[in-house]
Amino acid sequence: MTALAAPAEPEISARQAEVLDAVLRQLMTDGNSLTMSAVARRASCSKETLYKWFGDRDGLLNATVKYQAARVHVAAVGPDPLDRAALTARLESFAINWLTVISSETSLALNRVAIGQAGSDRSLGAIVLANGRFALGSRMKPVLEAGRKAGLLAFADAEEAFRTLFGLVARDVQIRLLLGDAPALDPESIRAEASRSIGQFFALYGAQPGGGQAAP
Amino acid sequence: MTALAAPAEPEISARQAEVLDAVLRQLMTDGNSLTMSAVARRASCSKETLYKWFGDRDGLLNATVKYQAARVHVAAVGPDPLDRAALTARLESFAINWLTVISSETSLALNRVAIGQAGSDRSLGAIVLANGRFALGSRMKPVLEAGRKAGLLAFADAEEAFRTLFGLVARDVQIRLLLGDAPALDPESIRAEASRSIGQFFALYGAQPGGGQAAP
DNA sequence: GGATTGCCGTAACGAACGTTACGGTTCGGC
DNA sequence: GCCGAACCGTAACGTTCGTTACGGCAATCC
Repeated sequence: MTALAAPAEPEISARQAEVLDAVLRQLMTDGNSLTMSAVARRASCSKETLYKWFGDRDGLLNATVKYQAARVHVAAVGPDPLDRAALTARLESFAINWLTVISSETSLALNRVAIGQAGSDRSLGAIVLANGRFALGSRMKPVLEAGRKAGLLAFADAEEAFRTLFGLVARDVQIRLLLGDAPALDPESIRAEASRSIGQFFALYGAQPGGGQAAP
Repeated sequence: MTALAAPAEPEISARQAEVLDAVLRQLMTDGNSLTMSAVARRASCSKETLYKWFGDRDGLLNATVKYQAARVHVAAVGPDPLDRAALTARLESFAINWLTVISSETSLALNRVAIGQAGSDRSLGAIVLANGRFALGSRMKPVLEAGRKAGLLAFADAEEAFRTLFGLVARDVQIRLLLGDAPALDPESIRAEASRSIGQFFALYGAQPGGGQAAP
């Protein structure tokens, strides 16, 4: 289930992108009741066009998820040599970005739709995972391994280290937001959360002072 | 939104409990398409009875969520004096229990329903949170504070410490499961995960060797 | 200039489903 | 035995919504 995405990009036109933006707005405002009529009304297009372009309702949802996922890509690897400060900055930047994404109404709406369908049809969930959690992992693991190579981190398995980093950053925020709870997440608290989580990550996986593996 | 639950228990009869079990089975097998007809068929009862007992579809869902939540209660506080081994055992027991719950099909189905409705109607989400995440926190915080009083843990805010513990235990497991991914979670790996997370928690908040706060 | 294409707005069809109503059956009380 | 209450199985009603079809309008091509 560690599937990749985007074997064949379907060539979204500008007008089609407008329609998908309308779908996102509709998801954010009206939640789950995403009807084709509401989308057509909000996008000022005809339902016939929706079906011609996207096939059916599932096709529209899939296109929307892929469309949104294609816009999240951020922060390429960067080949600069790593010192402790640069690694910290990169990890904190990752944490800030991730917290910002998972607390955005767009991401919440899409995750809610994908989770709501995961009982029967898990294709949306696979897309969301591939472009969220797994894309993040494959982008962060080289950073972690570069930190290890530079003698700043110590771990046996980069995947395991990333999963712990993931837990330290997200904690209970994502599940609470998904369930409708609203923890305060203004940019300042996001920065504070990122700083705390990266500090804790270094306490667990840092190699400098006494560092080493964590679990006894 | 840290609401309590159960001000007035609605007195579930045995037959009604059978019906709610049928709802849970229906949710687990057929996912989101939970129709009143399917519930009535599976529970061998009439739709008229469903409406007489639970009002409407939302009432049935609410009753089901509360019914399931009322069965999860585990592991009372226990007034035994804490040493390091007892605290570790209690924390690992918590972690095992929590991982087992969030990876059960029942919990997944209920969380999916509550999340799917959280866009428009977040009453289900509030119930799930109150009986899941928040019940856990209020049950664990005394343990953490007892550990601090015994000189085994060091933290400023028990809520913050618990949230970090939560993140260390759950990591990416819950969101992956909710989205339909299937990480291996047999009882042995759950035990291993629990042991690892509690070890990391002690590395961050343990007070014995050099311990103290984690973040710089 | 006329034909073709693409798209908008709206109406219409059909299936799924929540909700209600009704006849038949069982069971406890008198 | 008889009555009423509770409940089962099923039919029926009304709404919502996905999907399709149709008429009109603007732009493009010949």
